Amino acid sequence: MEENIVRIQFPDGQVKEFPVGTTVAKVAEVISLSLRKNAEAGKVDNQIVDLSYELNRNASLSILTQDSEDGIHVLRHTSAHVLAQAVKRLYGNVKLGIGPVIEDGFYYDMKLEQSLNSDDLHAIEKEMEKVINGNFEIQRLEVSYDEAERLFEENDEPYKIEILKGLPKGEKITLYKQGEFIDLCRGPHLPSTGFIKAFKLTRVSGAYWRGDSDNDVLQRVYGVAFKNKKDLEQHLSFLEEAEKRDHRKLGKQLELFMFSEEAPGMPFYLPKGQIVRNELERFSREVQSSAYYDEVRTPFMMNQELWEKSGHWDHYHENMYFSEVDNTKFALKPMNCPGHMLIFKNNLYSYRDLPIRLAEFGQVHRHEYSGALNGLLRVRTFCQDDAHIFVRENQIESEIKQVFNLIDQVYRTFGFDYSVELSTRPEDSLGDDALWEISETALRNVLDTLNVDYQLNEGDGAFYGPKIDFHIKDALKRSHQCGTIQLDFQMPEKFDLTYVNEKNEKVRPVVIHRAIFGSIDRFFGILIEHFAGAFPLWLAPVQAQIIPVSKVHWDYCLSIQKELEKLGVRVKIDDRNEKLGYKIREAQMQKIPYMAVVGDNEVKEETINVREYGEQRSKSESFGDFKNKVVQQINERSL
RNA sequence: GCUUCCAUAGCUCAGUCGGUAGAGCACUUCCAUGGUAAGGAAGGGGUCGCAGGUUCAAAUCCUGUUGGAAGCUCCA
Repeated sequence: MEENIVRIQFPDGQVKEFPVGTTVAKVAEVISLSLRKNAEAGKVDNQIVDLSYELNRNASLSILTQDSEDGIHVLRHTSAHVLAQAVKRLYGNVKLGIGPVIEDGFYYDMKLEQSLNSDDLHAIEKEMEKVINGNFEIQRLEVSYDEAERLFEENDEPYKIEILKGLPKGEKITLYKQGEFIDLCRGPHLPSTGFIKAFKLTRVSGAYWRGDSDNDVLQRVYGVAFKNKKDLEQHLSFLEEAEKRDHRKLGKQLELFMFSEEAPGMPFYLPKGQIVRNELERFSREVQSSAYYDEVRTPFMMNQELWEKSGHWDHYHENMYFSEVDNTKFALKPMNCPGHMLIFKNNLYSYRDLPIRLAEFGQVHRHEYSGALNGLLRVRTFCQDDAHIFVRENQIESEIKQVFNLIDQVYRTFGFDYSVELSTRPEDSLGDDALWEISETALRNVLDTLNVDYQLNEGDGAFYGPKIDFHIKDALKRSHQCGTIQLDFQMPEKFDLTYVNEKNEKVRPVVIHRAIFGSIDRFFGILIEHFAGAFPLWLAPVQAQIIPVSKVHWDYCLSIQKELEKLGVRVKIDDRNEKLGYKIREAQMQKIPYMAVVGDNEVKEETINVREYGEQRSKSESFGDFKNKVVQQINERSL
């Protein structure tokens, strides 16, 4: 009797008994009819299964609806199948690759004879609608390896056969069938295609079979799918917002930077963009100098021998730029470390001198693949706010803590939330076990004493030492890796760095690499998107635009401009012969923080009429008050 | 680097079936002297990314190339 019963535990802790072989769907039905209607799949002992799954042993079970992440996962997976089915219907000779779920959606890789473009996507969407409206039941089939092989040979699906060959022999192969479409798939899937309510194909691109550039190129169609239209709309408007904020577009509109064919991947900063960069550097200098960093500057180009010594030649030369002058080979620096090592070696240091903190706004060149370039976010030359800190072993922890606080201070100034990841010793690491132990412990201790939540990436550290990475979250909740703190035992070794300890012995220091912005260029790009081009006052290229109502007010405008400029405020007067509304519009489109309108009333009363960026209304205030407010906001770097 | 798509005035874009180019904004000049998101008029500006090819004729079709976008790959 016992053997005919399975005990099923539900998420709320309740246990119920069912006959052996009861399907998940049946269980859902027993719980409630509405649950049965909305059920998409089940989760048995943490494994997602179809509704048709038969319960044969005691287990925990939750019924997945579209309201759970897992349920949406299933929905997206089925969407991928529907996509493939639609493509097969529309185009002859389609060979299926794989169709997995990705963030927000899915894709399917397929080999087609013709190449798809965005117009084709609409046609495919239409066909997908037909499949969905057909509400085909999705059947799970279990077949033997041979049967599956025969089937895919009949269907002429070479990629599927290749996948099949990689599967463990002897195990049952699962296929999923909806209408005329059948696919090799682990599943699980929705009960029927009609469950898909909201999807959209987003783009098409090429992708190699199994991600290997030696293999065939397949066409990958991307789509997004959500539980309902509302979520889909929300996602699409998020994309729209992201597009509006695209730093490449805003960079052009606001005249911040440009690119030119003459130097692919290398940004040119226009006057307004350079102001922002300078402000970023100024801020960084202030913060660093109060943390006892010494700023240095090293050559852009150093001879090849140096890079051979540092190990960059071995590990990084494919990304480096070279040049030959006077029969000597030179390389443009891709990193600043070797230069800083040479500076350290220029002196004999006592243990009392450490830590030595060398900071540089170091312009580096790295040859990135042309396809990897992306505005300021991925470039071939950029400026790192780099620093190398030379410490004694027993200083590692306190120094890391100091760097951590520095980074926290900087990110908070921009209003960034951030998350932290700790990466530990990888397999192919170099260096002394004891040193690894000490430094990993140090990093952990810092994170623990500062009470920081962090993600641990076991084995993901650099081969020369463990590291802490900082990921900032921008206004659209997108995450960007920026800051990093890395310990390095290799560089001091390679450059034979030493300091003299209490016993007058030569001892090797440990090097801490650290960057806060990471790449100033990239950070700038992130800031543009984060603020949607409307920089906080201290960063704004033009902080206040003075707008005279007419020519007769120019003198007064000039006098207040002078006064503000004396205080370091960046002020422009729009003295063009245009109407007020026109000038207000221009200033708003340039996202200038303050617009100060000056007319008869203002001249008479020594006031200005101030309108802030993004506001519909303006208010009159005394020029003196405005001046003080602006200066204070700039000095405080308020947001 | 690979795949696909794209490249027309400073910017955003239109240009049908192959018949050597258009709009809006911006710019210049003139009129208007104005109170919070575009006042009016006139004018200048393009070897259609570059190099070949097909054709009586190429922005348009073909090949190559440069740059860009998306994705892949890479990121000691």
